[in-house]
Amino acid sequence: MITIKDVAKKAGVSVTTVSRVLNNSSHPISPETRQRVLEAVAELGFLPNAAARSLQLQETKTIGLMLPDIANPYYPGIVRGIEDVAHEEGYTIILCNTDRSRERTSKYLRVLREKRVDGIIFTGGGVVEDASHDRFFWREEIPTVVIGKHPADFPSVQIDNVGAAKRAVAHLIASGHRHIACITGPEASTTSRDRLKGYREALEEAGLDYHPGLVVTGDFSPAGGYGAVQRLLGQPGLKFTALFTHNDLMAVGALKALADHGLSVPWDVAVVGFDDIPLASYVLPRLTTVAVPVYDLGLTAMRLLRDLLQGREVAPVTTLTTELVVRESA
Amino acid sequence: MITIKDVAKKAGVSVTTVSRVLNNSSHPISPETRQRVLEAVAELGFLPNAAARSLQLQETKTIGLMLPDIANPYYPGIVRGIEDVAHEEGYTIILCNTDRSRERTSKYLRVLREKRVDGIIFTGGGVVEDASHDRFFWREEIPTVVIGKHPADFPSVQIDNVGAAKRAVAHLIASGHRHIACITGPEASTTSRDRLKGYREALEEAGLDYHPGLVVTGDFSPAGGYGAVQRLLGQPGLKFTALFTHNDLMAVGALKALADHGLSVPWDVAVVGFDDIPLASYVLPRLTTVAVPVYDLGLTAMRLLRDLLQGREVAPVTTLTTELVVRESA
DNA sequence: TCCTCCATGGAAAACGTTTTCCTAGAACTA
DNA sequence: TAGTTCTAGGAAAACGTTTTCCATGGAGGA
Repeated sequence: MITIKDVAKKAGVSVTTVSRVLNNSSHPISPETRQRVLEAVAELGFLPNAAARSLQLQETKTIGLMLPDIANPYYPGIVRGIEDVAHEEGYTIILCNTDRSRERTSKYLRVLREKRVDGIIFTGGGVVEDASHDRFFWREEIPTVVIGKHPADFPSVQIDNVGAAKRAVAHLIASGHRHIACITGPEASTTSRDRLKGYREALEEAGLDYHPGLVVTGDFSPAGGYGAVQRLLGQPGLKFTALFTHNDLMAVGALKALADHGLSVPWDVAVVGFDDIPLASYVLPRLTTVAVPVYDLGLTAMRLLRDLLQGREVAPVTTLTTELVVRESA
Repeated sequence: MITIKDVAKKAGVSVTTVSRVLNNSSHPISPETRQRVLEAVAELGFLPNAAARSLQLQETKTIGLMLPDIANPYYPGIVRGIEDVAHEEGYTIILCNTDRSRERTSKYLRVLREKRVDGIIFTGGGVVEDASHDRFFWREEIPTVVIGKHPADFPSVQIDNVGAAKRAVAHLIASGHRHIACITGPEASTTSRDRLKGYREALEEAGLDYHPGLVVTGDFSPAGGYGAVQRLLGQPGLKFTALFTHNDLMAVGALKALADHGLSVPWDVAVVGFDDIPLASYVLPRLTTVAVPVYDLGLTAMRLLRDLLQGREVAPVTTLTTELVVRESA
C-alpha cells in the first residue's frame, strides 16, 4: 500500500507539506509545490488511510444504523433516506440488523463503539421491556437519534401514531362500519400500543363500544395477519365488517386470508392498513392505508444526527405528518 | 476516551501485557496478572480502538457492499444473507447504494478504498457499457466477489438466467399458449439479455416463431411493467395470451395494467414473473414466478469472500438453482 | 544597517494499538 | 555445578496520518 511518505518522497517534499495540500490547510504553500504534490498523488494513485486519519482526528465519518431487519419492507425506504444525506455529508453507514434481539443489539453496539462511529441511528427498538437494557448499553454517550419511540431520551423522529390510527378508523366509521376488528403487533411494541390507542379513541369519539374480542394480536408479518384473520373468522358469533391492521404486511396477509375464505374486499369486509409500503398500491384490491413518510423519516433522522455532530441544538422530538391514502380496500 | 494505557496503569502492568491478555496471545501470562488485567478492563469499560488496531494489523474487518438500491425489494434478502454470515465471521458491512450511477459508484469505491475495507461484494453492476469503467476502478486489487454477472473477472455467484427463463416460458407453452409477450429490463442489463435468450430458446424448442413485436422493454419497475402492457395493448392487431416479465416488480405493474383494461389473469392472459420477491405470493392473483434464492445468493457471496480473505481458492463461478413456483397467475 | 515580519517548509510528537526483541529469574539437564 | 531452557514481563518500534513548533530567507520599515 502506498503511503503519504511515498508521495512526499516522489514530490521531494516533507509529509507535512503533502498533508497540508491534501487537506488544503491554511498554511501557505507555493503554487509550484502544491502542483508537484498533486502530481505525485495522481501518479501514485495515493489514497489516505482512513484508519490513520481517524486515529489522529478522533472522528471516523461513519455512523451506525441499527434496525430490526432490512428484509422488512418498511425499512429500506428509511435506509435510503438516511443514506442519501449521509452520502452527501461524507458519512458512511454501517448496517446492523438487530432482529430486535437483545444479544444481537448489544453485540453490534459493542462493535460500533470499538469502531468509534461518530453517531448512531436507532430504529425499531420501541420495546418497553428493554428499557434498562438499552439505557445500560448507551451509557457511553455516543450521539444518537432514534426513529420512533425509545425509552432513553435521545432526539427522535416520529409520526403521530395515535392520531393517524384514529383517523384511519374514523374513515371506516364514516363509511358506515360499526363492527371493526383490529390486528395489532406484538404486545411489547409501543408503536402498536399507540395505534391501538388511536383505534379506541376513534371508537369512543363515535360512541361505539370497544369490544376486546375484536382485537387480536399479530406479529407484523403477513403470516401473522393471515393467522389473525383465521382466528377472527374462527369465532362463531363474531361479526365484523371492517378490519384495521397495524401494518401493511399484516393487511396483505389478511387480504389473502379473507380471499381464501371467499370474503370479498371491500364488500364483505373493508380493510385499512398502516405504513403504505410500496406493495400496498399493487396488491388487489389496492390497499387503503396510512402513508408513513419513510424516506423523510430517514432523511430527517440523519439531518438531526448531523446537526448533533456539529454541536448544534436539536429538537427533542420532531413529528412528521402521515396521510390516509384511500384506495380500493376501504 | 479510555485507552489501553489506562488499563495498564490500573492493573499495574505494561500495555504489552494488556494487549496480550486481550488477544489471548500465545505468550505466557500468569493467571493472577491476567485476572488483574481483566478486572481493570471491566471496571474501566475499556473497548479497544478499532482504528488503531486496523492501522497496526492492516485489516479492518469491514467489507463494502455495493448494490443499486436497497429500496428495490430484490435486494434486502441478499443483504440479509450477506449480513448474517458477515456478523458471524466478525465482519461489519458498509452499505453503498450506487443507483447504477457511474459517479456514485466510483465515489463509493474511493471511500471504500480509503477505509481499507478487507473486501467488497458487488451486485447489480451487470451493465455491459460500464466494463472499462469498472475495470478501471478495480485496478487496485481489493478482494471482490460479485453477485450476478460482471465484466471484470471476479469470483461470482449467479443463477442460470437463460435456463430459468426457458423453463418459465416452456411452462406457458405447455399450458397451450402460443402468443407469449415478453417485458424485458433495460437494454444494457445482462441479466435481462439472458432472460430474453431463454425466452427465445423456449420458443425455438417448441417450434414457435419469435415475434419481435411481442417483446417490449421495461425498466424493472412496476411503472415500467404497467407502461409496457399499455404499449402492448395499444397495438391494434397484436394478440397474446401470456406474458413473461423479466422481474416481479414489472409483473406486478403488468397485473395492474391488465386489471385496469378489464383483462382477467390468468384467463385472458397468463403471466409469469421472475425473482419471487416476498410480495409475489400476496398479490392477487398470486404470481407464478421463478424463485431466485436471494438469501442464499448473499450467503454464498459472503462465504466466498471470507474464503478469499483467508487466502483460499474459490470457484470462479458458482451457480445457484432456481425453481419455477407455479401459483395462480399462470 | 539592523530589526521585524511574512512566506514557505520541515522535524517530531501524538493518536492507540500490536509485536519484536530483550531481560531476569526459575527450573531443568547433564 | 554450570549451562540451558522456560516462564513472565517490559521497552520501543511500527502502522499512517495531522499538527505544533521551529527554521530559514527575503521583504519591508526605521
